[in-house]
Amino acid sequence: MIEAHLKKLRVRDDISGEEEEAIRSAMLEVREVPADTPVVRHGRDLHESILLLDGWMARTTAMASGHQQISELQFCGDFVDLHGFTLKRLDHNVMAITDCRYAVFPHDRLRHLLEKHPHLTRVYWLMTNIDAAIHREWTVSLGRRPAPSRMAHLFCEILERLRIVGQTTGDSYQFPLTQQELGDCLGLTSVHVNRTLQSLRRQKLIEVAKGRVNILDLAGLQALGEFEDDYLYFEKRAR
Amino acid sequence: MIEAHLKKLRVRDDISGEEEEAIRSAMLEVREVPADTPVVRHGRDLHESILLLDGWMARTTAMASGHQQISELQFCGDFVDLHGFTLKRLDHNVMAITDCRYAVFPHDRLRHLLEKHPHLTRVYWLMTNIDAAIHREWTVSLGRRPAPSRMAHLFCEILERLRIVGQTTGDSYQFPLTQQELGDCLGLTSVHVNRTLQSLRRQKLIEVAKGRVNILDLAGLQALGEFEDDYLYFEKRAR
DNA sequence: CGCGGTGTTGAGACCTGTCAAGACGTGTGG
DNA sequence: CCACACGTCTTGACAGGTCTCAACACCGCG
Repeated sequence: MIEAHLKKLRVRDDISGEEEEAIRSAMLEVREVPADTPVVRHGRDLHESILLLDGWMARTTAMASGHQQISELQFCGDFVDLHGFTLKRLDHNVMAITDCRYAVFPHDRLRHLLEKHPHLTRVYWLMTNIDAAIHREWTVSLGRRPAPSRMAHLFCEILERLRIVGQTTGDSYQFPLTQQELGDCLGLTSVHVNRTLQSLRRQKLIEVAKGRVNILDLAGLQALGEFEDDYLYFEKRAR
Repeated sequence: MIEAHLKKLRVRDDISGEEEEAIRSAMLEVREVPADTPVVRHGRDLHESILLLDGWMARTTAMASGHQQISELQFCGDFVDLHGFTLKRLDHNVMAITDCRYAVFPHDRLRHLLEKHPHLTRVYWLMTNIDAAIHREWTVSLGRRPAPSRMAHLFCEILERLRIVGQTTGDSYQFPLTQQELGDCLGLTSVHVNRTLQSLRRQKLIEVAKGRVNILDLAGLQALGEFEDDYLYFEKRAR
């Protein structure tokens, strides 16, 4: 059930059996939502946090112009609104991109869990800090990389993040985003996303077909996107 | 000394006298650096975190192209690499924009402090989550707002963040950034920053002169930037 | 007094957006 | 089974925002 989540934690630090058990027992229940459903609405008071078990979600912000910006993608094993545990309300929405299953952790149980396990507190704090690092990297992309490089970087990030939870086969993964949604991540229009994708295809860097991305030349794609995975903190250290 | 910092915390939650004393006693020493000095270099192992007492700092990422992107500005009272407490190394640099004074908090003292005060842990966790919210807002700006709106939004953010630590007079504040550095925040070239500034001046929204920004029409500037301060979480709640 | 950093201005190029139309695929209802 | 509607993908023509390159003004400082 939450194996992917534990895998994600254990990439960064050791989690004891006792801690694992404590996490499991803080979970209240599992829920499901269909695609294109808001899961957390911005501004609402929060009393629980949700852990994504299956599917993709996205943090979205709607603009007055009718456009929207996606500030992060969330995959299986991600605690999508763990920051809500301290913020108590979010500044953005969380939308289900695909059909999703998620586990619910009430804040009072989290609080009890974390007061009893200071080490787990630091590990979860770390996880929200890694989200912030991802945000910074997107800021750099949006601010300073041209469209093809920006897109290459995103495909690399998704690959590595899915890889550690076992959701890739080689350099290939399921990719449920429409070109419009991809544009919402990259700050581009869907028309330009379409042309940029064609350019990456022509350069033999990737194949995109039927909801699947296949990276043909990972080194080339990483070079184009100036991708380095250090901001994902894939390293086990005492936290 | 760290009054501005306490003010910042107390905007978000109550901090008891005992907690305040504990924070004070976790501080090791005060250091100074001149302008344009790196204070934290990306990738280095960290054993302490620093609290800015005076001056401006910026999180910077250098690109292969020679450009750089600033992902956040830091002011008096900000714990500039508190996230380093769990990350153990940063993915970006922290540069002193102006001459700066800062207080040093060794990680072992922080750890001791926070294990003893779970409530403080949540408050500091909150502070790093607010940094992440600022990053998300910049992502939205860079992705979906045109240059004038982006710039307006940034001037509004700086105003509100400086206001809560008492660094504003009315709608005006000291502004030490060069147009180049401002462009590094906004993902623009200094040439375009110059023209955009002129446009804001012509619209009678701001005056910029001699290292000072004076906002003439705050409502107008907020409207242009679609600025809402909810992402700064200026609200006291039990955390 | 000269120098380097910063701010300003102009001309032209390029990247990305807008608008519009058509192709394609999938699900639904008749 | 067909007809149709709808969302998504694709393509073209054109517009506009931002960048690049270059030159010059200004100013503080050694």
